[in-house]
Amino acid sequence: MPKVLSPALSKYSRDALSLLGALIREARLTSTLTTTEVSTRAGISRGLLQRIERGDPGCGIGAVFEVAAIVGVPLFEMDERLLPARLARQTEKMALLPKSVRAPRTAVNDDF
Amino acid sequence: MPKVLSPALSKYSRDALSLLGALIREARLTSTLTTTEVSTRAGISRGLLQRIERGDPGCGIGAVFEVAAIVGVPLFEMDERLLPARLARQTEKMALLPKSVRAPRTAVNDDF
DNA sequence: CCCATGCGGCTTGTTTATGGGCCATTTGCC
DNA sequence: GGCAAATGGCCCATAAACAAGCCGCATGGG
Repeated sequence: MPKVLSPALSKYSRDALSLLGALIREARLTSTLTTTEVSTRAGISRGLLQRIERGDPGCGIGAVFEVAAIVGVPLFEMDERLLPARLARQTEKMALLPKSVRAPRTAVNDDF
Repeated sequence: MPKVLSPALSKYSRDALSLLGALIREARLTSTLTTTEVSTRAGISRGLLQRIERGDPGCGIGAVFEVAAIVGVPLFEMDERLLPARLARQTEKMALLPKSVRAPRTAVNDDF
C-alpha cells in the first residue's frame, strides 16, 4: 500500500526549484560543459545532475548547491567572496535571539 | 568496507547551506514558532527540520525550500509574487539555447 | 547527409535519508 | 526556584535517493 503521496510542495517551492534548475542548466550550456563534465566535477552521477536541472525536489541540497557553485549560479544573489562574511554576521545575530520559543497562547490568538 | 567518504562539499556550498539554515532558524524564532509547528506545516519530521536548520547537505532540497517558504525566507532575494514571472522568463530563454553542447576541443585547449 | 556525441530515460542494487519514538538537557515564563 | 515546554540527540525500521550501466533518440558539426 503506497501511502498518501507526499504532501505536495507549495507552488512557490516548486517554482523556485524549477527556476534554480533552469538557471543551472543555462549556466552549464553557456559554459559549454557536458552533463558528464559537470557531474564528474561535482562528484555526483549524471542522472542526478539531470534531476537537478529538472528541479526535482528530492535531490540532496548539498549536491544542488555544489553544482550551482560549479557552473557559477550565485546562491544568494551574492558574490562568492562575500558569503563567509555574511555567514559570520548571521551567526552573530543568532546568538542574540532566544534559543527556544515559548508557546504563543494559541497560534494567532489575538481575539481580545 | 566503507568507501571513501563523500567527496566533501566546497566551502562555498557549506557556507551557503549554513547561512540558509541560520536564516530559517532566525525566521522561525522571530515568528515564535516551535520546531514542531513548522515541521508539521511543512509535512516533515521535527528531526529533519533540525538538520535543515543545522545546514545538513543531505536534506532534500524540496523540504528545505518548503520550510524556507513557510517561515518566510526569500529563496532568490525575490518576492514570492515575482517568482512565477521570473520562471516564465527563464523558461523562454532556455528555448533559445542549444539543447546540447558540443565537445570543446579539449577542456580549455587554446594553445594555438 | 553522415557521424560522433550529448542527452534523457529506464532498471537494478546499494547507500542514505526520513519518520517516529524516546530520553536528557536547556530554556524561559510564572 | 520551580515547571512545563522546547530543543537536541540517538536508535531503529522503512522509504527513498543515488550510482552505474544500458538503451535509443536527438543534435549539431564536418
